[in-house]
Amino acid sequence: MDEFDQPLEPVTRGDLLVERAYNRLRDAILSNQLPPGTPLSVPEFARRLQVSRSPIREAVQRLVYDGLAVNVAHRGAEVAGVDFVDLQQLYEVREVLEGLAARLATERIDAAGLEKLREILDAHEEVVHSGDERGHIEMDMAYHLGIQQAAENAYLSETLERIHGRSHLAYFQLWRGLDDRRLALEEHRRVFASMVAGDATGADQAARNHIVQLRVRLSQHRKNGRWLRADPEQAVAE
Amino acid sequence: MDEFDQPLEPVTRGDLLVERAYNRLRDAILSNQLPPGTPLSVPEFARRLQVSRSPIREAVQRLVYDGLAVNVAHRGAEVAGVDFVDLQQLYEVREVLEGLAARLATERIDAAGLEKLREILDAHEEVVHSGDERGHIEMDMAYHLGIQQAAENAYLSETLERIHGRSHLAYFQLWRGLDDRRLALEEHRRVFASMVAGDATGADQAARNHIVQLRVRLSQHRKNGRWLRADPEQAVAE
DNA sequence: CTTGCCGTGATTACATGCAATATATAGGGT
DNA sequence: ACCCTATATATTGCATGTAATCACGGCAAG
Repeated sequence: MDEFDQPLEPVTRGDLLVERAYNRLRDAILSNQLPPGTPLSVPEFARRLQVSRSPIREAVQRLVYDGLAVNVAHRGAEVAGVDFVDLQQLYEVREVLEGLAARLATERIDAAGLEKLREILDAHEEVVHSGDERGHIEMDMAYHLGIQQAAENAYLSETLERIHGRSHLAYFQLWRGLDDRRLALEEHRRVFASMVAGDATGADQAARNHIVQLRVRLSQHRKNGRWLRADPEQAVAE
Repeated sequence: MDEFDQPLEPVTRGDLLVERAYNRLRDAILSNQLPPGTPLSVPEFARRLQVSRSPIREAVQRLVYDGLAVNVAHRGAEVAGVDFVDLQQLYEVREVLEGLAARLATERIDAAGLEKLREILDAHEEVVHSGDERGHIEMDMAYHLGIQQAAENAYLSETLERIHGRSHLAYFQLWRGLDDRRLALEEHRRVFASMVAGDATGADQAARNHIVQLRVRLSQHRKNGRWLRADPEQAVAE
């Protein structure tokens, strides 16, 4: 089952081993193949990925820097988790940054960029209809990425990237059982409408509102019970 | 009450070689002892700091991650520089984040926190009067740190920390010869006044305005000529 | 049943070896 | 004088060795 028992990309063509290890681990964490709490033992992954400990160690440290893993004292690193408070704080920051991104994007995007966003939204519509959750996540990311690129601000992109990673971590933990795909898509469309109209302030507010709504839904979802009920079955999914 | 609910000595073991190397290099970069462009050769610093290459390598990678250094192809890392465009982008992000910090701080700060900020501002007044530039920088940082702490948002602090580091890099390159200490202090006081009045929106706007003014002054300073004139004396300091 | 002790095993942090590779330097040919 | 080539040098990226440290589980004692 674990693709971690296969060597790291047999073909040596690709770049650094660190990069490959990092990407592999990151993908595994964000897709919940390595759920929060999973120990990230450097020697173990070195064995399983058939490389030495050096690149693995570096990759794990990068994950820690990204906030996707945490160092626990003398027991190695483990995949980070997010609780309700974490996510609220994350969204406070994300709110203003997404707003900024939408505003800058509105000011700087060109026709081709708008067209790309439109296509993404249409594709998103498709997958929401068909109920394809994997596709939904991808289109959601593609949309945010499109806005980031249009905003043309390297630091903003970098910062949002980090925050999105952390936010994504919460997906499998905190949003389980909630389907807000349609709502999310509608909110994206509202931002897009403002962008098309060249209304930067409107786009800013719409984007911020999107995050605010996420926060509201999160709170409701939490109240509704489907929530971290201790941790009866943790390692069940597998 | 119970300080027994917190772990004893959380994580911060400062006696790690990586930490020490990282702090040393970071301080040297931010104080311009290692100006932009200086090569960060791992073997060389290992020799000079009398440790092996491992902790140095890791420290340098962290600097790269912080944006204080850049990897240049097959020639090692070097201290990063900031140009006008970089700084403008940095300020775009910083504007909304400082605004957010001020807003959250206004909502969450207590009497003791306000008192601490007032003391910082008074001390800042002192050093601005006496023309102590080093003290000015310190008080400026202390003020921003005080607001961050009051805002009680770990991600916001983390993100602002990174951005402040990068911004600070520009200090010796781009602000040379400009004295805006008094203006900066006045703008800080305006934010503080809104905080005391409990006016979160006002604090938000005042903080954003502070960054906007920085940007304006930067543009004027640039027009006024005192600006990156090539790089006549570079490796003088040592 | 609880408490304390102790060995086992695993992990980290750091040191060092080594091949591949790119840059700079010196030298020879035109 | 100029260009092209061969050599020297320094760097990285990865592999591996090693001591110190600490968590965990079992087991004995209260």
